[in-house]
Amino acid sequence: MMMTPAPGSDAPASGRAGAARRRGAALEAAILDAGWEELVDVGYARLTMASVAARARTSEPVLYRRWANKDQLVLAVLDRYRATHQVTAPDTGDLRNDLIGYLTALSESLAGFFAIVAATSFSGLLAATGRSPSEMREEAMGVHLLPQTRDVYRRAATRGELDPDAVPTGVLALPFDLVRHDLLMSLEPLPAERIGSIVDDILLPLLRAHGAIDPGHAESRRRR
Amino acid sequence: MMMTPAPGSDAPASGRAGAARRRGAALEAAILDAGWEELVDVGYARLTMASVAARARTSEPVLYRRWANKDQLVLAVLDRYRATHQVTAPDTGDLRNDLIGYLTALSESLAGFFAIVAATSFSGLLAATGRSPSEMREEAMGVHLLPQTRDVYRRAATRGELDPDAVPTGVLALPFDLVRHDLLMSLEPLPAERIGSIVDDILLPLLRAHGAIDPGHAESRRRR
DNA sequence: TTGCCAAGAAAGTAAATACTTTCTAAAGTT
DNA sequence: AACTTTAGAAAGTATTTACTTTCTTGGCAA
Repeated sequence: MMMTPAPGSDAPASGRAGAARRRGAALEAAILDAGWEELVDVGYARLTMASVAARARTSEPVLYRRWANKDQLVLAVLDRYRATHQVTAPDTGDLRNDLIGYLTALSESLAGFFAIVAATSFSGLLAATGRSPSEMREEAMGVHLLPQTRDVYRRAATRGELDPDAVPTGVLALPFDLVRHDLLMSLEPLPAERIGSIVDDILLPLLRAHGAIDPGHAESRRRR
Repeated sequence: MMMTPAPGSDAPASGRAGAARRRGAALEAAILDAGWEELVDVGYARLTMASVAARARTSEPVLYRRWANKDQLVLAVLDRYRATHQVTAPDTGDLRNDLIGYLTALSESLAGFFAIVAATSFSGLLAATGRSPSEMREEAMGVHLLPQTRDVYRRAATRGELDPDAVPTGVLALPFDLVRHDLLMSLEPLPAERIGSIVDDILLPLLRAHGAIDPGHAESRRRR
């Protein structure tokens, strides 16, 4: 006696009513996409072969036929994402427009990638704490130290050294953003020269360019 | 018949020969420190109650008496780290020194914290791939797109619009660093105004301040 | 010293999850 | 139409790990 497995047992598969069983490259791509979504949604720690298979509407053995384990799968997912998200720099014949075009493309392309870094980092904690993802990130990444940064500028303003209103806020945040950025990239304290360069080559000239610093103020002069 | 548990069974405990059983706050601090190390070493995904207990040379029940589960423990670990790593801004009476002092303190204090973000993100993958942590990070975070960025400047140099040698490399990298930073913080593509501000309020004035841009070149002028 | 509380050892339970096996039936090929 | 390949369903095993229980003994206070 042959029993077919309950024809109309449930919602069959994708959008199509019948079945349309995928194979080969198409199936593989669907799995990798599902893996990406899973990574973004629940993070590496909570991603399982079963969860990816379910999201891709396929079964675990299909995954294991292709990748030996979870790590191999995740690597393949990351590779695919990178391969399908190449950033190209436009050539407009003008530095400003080149930069804006490229930075925009970069930003859009990489946003998703970084999202998984964060999801992967904190998703495990989110569930337990009831914090929102953004709350968690802000807490972890130090937005809470903004009040401190304001102090530095306020004191300088009190001394008459600086006119904070003369520069866009992005400029004032700049050195802290750069330190945070370097930390995230290198995971080590910044060399003293780099901090010096941020202050002397970047921030102070910029404050001067915006006319926010008294050019005669000796101490704020760039050395050498 | 009472059997004492094999007196010299192995290395007893910490540095001290005897035993010196810790209690209360001291023990708790040791556990949280061990939790931190574990987080940095193996990441959230691979941190287990057992691994933390082992590293702290105590036993699982001791952890469970204090924290209901792994997430609670990790939260306590993060809290302790933050509590014991407060950054203070020095007051030197001078903006430049204030900034350098504060950025240095910030950098040293946060380096460890960000280390766990990365470890937590990628540790699972490291074992499988044989890649080093820094390789993994560079690959993931896009150092590989540096060649592209050089193109933008090289073309501008070819056109005679820019003299790249006139500015420190940190200045040229600046806009890309900022985009990467914002992405890491917000996980969303940057608003067009922010990109405009990076280029018009920050990079271009800076290039001009360093004398790297032809002031007469119309296209590279800041608007309004 | 006596007694209480907490640490630590050992062992155990239950659930999640990695990974496998077997079989059936689609998809694509000749 | 016959055949090969591989998707997908179902079920099973083995390991890991969360979390508990019990008991012994050390640290500390009255």
